[in-house]
Amino acid sequence: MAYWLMKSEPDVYSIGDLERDRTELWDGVRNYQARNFLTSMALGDQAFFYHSNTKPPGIVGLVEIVETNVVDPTQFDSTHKYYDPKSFPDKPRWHTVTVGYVETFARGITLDQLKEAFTPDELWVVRRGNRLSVMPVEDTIAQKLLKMAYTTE
DNA sequence: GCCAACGTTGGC
DNA sequence: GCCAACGTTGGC
Repeated sequence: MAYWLMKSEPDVYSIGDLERDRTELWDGVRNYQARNFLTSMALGDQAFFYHSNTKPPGIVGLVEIVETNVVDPTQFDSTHKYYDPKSFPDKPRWHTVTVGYVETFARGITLDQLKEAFTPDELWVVRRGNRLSVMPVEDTIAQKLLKMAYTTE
């Protein structure tokens, strides 16, 4: 089982929204590197849910991959924000996954804490200028993150 | 194929 | 709201 980190702006879609919805199609990723990570996800993989563009940014919960290799339907919808006129149903460009809610951490891990605990090579989200919205997390790093999340002060 | 212009992300 | 970082686009 592999671990990942997936970013979302809470104003757009938060861990609370996922808790309510239980599962959600992770649509709208339009970056090839992020897409490649999405397509290499397997059923049962888990991902740290990261709130970006908020105060404070950081990891807020855990999700799991419940459906893999889903064609992102928004790419064909000309009225949609994520419409891609260069993508066609017989040869879609954008595949993604469906995520399922696992838990919201009682105490989130802020970006400041992540920067204290990990180097940019260990955890890409602490890299300066990093804009990738989906990234892998090494198992040893994931275990440390889980330990941090479950440690109440 | 280069690279300037442009748009977006996301921390601060 | 600002702006650095960086991916994409399009003219040449």
